[in-house]
Amino acid sequence: MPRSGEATRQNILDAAQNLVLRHGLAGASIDRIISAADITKGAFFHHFPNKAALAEAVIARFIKAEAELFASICGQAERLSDDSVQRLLNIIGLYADALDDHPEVVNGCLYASVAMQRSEFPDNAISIATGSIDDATRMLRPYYEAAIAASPPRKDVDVDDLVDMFVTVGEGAMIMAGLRQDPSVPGKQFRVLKTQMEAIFGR
Amino acid sequence: MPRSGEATRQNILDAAQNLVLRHGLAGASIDRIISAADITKGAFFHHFPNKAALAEAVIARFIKAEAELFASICGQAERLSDDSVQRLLNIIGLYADALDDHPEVVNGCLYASVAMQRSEFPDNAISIATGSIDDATRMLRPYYEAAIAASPPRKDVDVDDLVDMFVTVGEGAMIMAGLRQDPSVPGKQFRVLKTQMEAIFGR
DNA sequence: TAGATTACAAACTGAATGGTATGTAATTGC
DNA sequence: GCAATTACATACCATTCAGTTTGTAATCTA
Repeated sequence: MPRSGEATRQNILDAAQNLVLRHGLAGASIDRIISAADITKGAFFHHFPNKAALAEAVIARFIKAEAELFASICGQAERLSDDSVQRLLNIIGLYADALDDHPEVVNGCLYASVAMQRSEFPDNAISIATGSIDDATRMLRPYYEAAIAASPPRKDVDVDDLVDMFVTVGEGAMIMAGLRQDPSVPGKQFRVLKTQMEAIFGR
Repeated sequence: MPRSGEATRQNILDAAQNLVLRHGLAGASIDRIISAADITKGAFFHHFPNKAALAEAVIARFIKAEAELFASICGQAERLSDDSVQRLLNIIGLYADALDDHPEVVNGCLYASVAMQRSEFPDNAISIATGSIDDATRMLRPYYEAAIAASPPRKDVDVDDLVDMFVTVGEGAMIMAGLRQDPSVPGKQFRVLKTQMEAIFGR
């Protein structure tokens, strides 16, 4: 094999992701991307056949990283406690901690980019993003079910909707962080969610 | 005065808002907008000096409508109950009801558009949007303070963060609705928030 | 009814867009 | 060390972009 182009490819993906988050997909023109990545158009089209393929690659890389963070946090929470309720609360708390002082959250989240510019993204990028949200909720659901089974809340609440609230808070907090240009928002909002869940479970 | 152009103006704003929500601001080209509004480029530039002015007008009209809905719901809640906690819960519940079966929520929210494509929007559009978020939280805060004063929660929680959760859930639920293409999400998520707040206040 | 003003319509312009065609230098197995 | 492959670079093309120019029909004032 000749010299690897992997570094260039990641460089392109980094530049593209930043520009998509700041300008939207249509606003992240190929000319802007190659300028930010400091490469030529030939290099770009060597790595990606077209802009749609780039969009798909950006989304795919992002959701893979998110899924890994998520799995890592769930694993940590399982090691931290045997109590189902405490486990769930720890997942929320650990996620809050993970979001703290990550200034890039003010640029938003690619899930939200896809949702807010649906018609600009290729169909497979949309499927990847929606599939990833479904994966996340499927991963979380058992923790919620176990906690509810161990400590049934006074008011009954739909489990699916309660699970969705996790992602809802994540996405909403990113929007708030972006509007206020305040990277501390997501961590704080997840801590509010934790407090609310403690109240739900009577702790 | 010659014939009014107000209908044309609103027509342009409607088309622009739909296209911005679906494609992003950069993806909502003037050609697409005038095609959707079925007018000519001359008509467009008669009403707006440039694209930035259009963006500002779209945002301004949107936040005005949102503020009116919000004020109306707060007024309703004040008439429905004298109990501070119940009043706050009613605001959340009424907002959930207002979001039910509004299929357009799957297209997202202009606040999120601004946050997610910050660099594409003109500065004054950004100020208008962020100012409007601040207005909303300032409007909500007294209801939260009164409820907390009347029924102090066991776990103490930062009032500002708790107030923010209202907007957070709204924005996050729109993202979820958009990803799933399910207009029922925002109503459901606000009802979960209501349940969580009931738990916080021990109801 | 004359003249001014408003509300558009249509054709156009230069710059930016996504994408292509073609050329070249570096790395590899043989 | 030589052919094949990979990883780019440069110049270019057709289309779309935001915005301009010019013209005209409708409406109001006087």
